[in-house]
Amino acid sequence: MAGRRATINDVASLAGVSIATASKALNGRQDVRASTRQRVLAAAEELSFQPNALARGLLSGQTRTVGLLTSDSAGRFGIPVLLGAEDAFGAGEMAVLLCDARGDAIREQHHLRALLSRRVDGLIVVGESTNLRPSVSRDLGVPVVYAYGPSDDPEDVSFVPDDVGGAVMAVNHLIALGRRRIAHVTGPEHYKAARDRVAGVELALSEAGLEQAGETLWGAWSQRWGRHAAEMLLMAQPEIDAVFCGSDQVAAGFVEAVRERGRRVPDDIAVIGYDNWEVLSTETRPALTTVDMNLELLGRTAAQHLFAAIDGRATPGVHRMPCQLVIRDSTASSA
Amino acid sequence: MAGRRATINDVASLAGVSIATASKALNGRQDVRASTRQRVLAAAEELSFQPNALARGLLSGQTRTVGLLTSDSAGRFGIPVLLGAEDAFGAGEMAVLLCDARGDAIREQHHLRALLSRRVDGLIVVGESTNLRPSVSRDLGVPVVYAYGPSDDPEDVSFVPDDVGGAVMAVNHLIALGRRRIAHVTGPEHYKAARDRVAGVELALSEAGLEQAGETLWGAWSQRWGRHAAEMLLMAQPEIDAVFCGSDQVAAGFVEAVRERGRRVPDDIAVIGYDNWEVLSTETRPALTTVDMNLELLGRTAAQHLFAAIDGRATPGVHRMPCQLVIRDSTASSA
DNA sequence: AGCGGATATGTTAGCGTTAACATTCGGAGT
DNA sequence: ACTCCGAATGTTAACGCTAACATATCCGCT
Repeated sequence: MAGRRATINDVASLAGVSIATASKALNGRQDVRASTRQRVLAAAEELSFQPNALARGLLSGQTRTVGLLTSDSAGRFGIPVLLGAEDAFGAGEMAVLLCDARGDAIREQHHLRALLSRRVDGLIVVGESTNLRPSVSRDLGVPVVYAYGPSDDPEDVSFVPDDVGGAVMAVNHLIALGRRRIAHVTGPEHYKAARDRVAGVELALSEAGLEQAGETLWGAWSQRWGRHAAEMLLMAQPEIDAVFCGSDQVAAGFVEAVRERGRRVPDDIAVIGYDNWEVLSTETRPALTTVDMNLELLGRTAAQHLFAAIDGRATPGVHRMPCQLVIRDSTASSA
Repeated sequence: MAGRRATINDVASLAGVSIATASKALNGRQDVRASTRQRVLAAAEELSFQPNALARGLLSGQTRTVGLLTSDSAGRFGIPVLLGAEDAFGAGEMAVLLCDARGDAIREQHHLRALLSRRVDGLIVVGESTNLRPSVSRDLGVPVVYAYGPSDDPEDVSFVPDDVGGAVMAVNHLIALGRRRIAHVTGPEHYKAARDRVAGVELALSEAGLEQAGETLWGAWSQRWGRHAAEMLLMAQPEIDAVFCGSDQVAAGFVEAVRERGRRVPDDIAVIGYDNWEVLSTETRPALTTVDMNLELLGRTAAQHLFAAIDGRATPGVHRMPCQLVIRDSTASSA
């Protein structure tokens, strides 16, 4: 391994100039003769000099580093948001300090302290669900942006998927295909995501002057529940011609059970999922039409707004990011 | 937001002592009168003082920060390793700088430079496959540990799953269940993971004095390929009584096709997957027996060895981490 | 020749912290 | 009373870098 790292002092003395001149040359400032700059650059290259970001940060008060605090990065949704954010930051000169609190408030506090101590320029808090989460922004001293899981303080900046709009798109698509007896199967009621999607279903149906086929079926975010719901629904209301499921897992179970009952998807029953979790949505048969929340874009957008907030141009409030309908075979036109 | 952050200077003057005394009091050193320490601690609390990690790092030359360089964190395998590492670090006082090179060598170089400039104490490089990857350790000046994807330099420290051993366990389990006509369906041949698992199959079978049922079927890591392989295999060799699949995706497709052909899993054909990707392995019917590579543990172990390497106790070479067989219904005893 | 001004280079303070060393202050020992 | 010692506290120099300011050099102009 290498010995001591080269400092600007080493570069300066190798180039035969003062450290101030070396600094100017390295930072591309004007008042340096071209030949001198050449010499300094050559010396830096020779010593493979890397400016010490700590010293620079200490002086400037800016670390060009942001914290990414996630409650549950093991979860399905944190990851893409995280990637989008990392992408937006990494493209520039920012670095990302990753902290996973594992859903533990104590650990979160601990991480927050560590991040603050490292003088991050800003913070992105990634939620594990779209439910409101406690704000951490109070007296923090650095700008914070919330992604996926919004802060309970309306003065904070939050970015969340527009689940109501996503559900509206899904149901409108079914209506446009001529389906009229549309059922809805979703996850647990304590998820805001589930409630929002139900609201979207109601909105779209009432605008079209339709009645929902039966009550919303609340359950779990699992394939098992999807299969179970399908069996119940085919029994109780054999006349349905479309189902909007609150997640791809539910939808995958649903189509499987429908197939086994000898009904055809999409001919007899069109099915739409939610999340566009590709391992499920593209591998079921038929492949699932589904709503994509564009989580990477959401993460990227949150990161960009964090930049803005660091520059003092914050945009308070909850921002709803549009979803996108990905059409596949499970709603192929039955024409 | 808060104004300027409090420094140790503010704490010292509020407590009416010199900064040296304040520093000693805050760092729990001996030569401070108890009453003085109390006063300093109270002042620090009052100002919610957080020591500036930059200043500390500049002085000590240690940042208590490590870089986590991943080639493809979107991938299936990087994430758990990353989490395990984050876990091991986060438990202590270390922070993790996350960089995703997106498989781009230029970007990787860029990130490497940024990490070095931030004076990380060490580096974990997480691969996207178990194939050898180019070493980055040369002349880096900080210890590096490779996780999942090993370095091509045998002097480096690498941690990889023992895929040969994993496959041996899987096949031995099938043999123990009394199966004798065992086939193997796996992914693309350019994956070392696939080749290692094939080697494990051959090893276990020859030790038991058995012949493999037909040639290994190379394909893709997809459900589609699993279904296709099942159809081919049931046609060409209807006498097989067990299949070991190179991934859960392949296995999920396989069991689905077997069921559709009216053969029963596990009664007619026992099936084992690989990866223990829970959304697949627990949701297929029957749930899959599969090999778990313990990736979180692998990540955590890599992190712990990075600590050791930072302390100068490196452990060069490729370390193979044992896998674990997770037994579920797809190999339930046919007794 | 002497001066002003532009250009290039050097000197130094300071960012916040810690460690090494210096100083002060009581009290015990002679 | 004086020294000596240890405990408690204070002063200062780094760490590596940049920005503000100071100095040097050279040129053309009056």
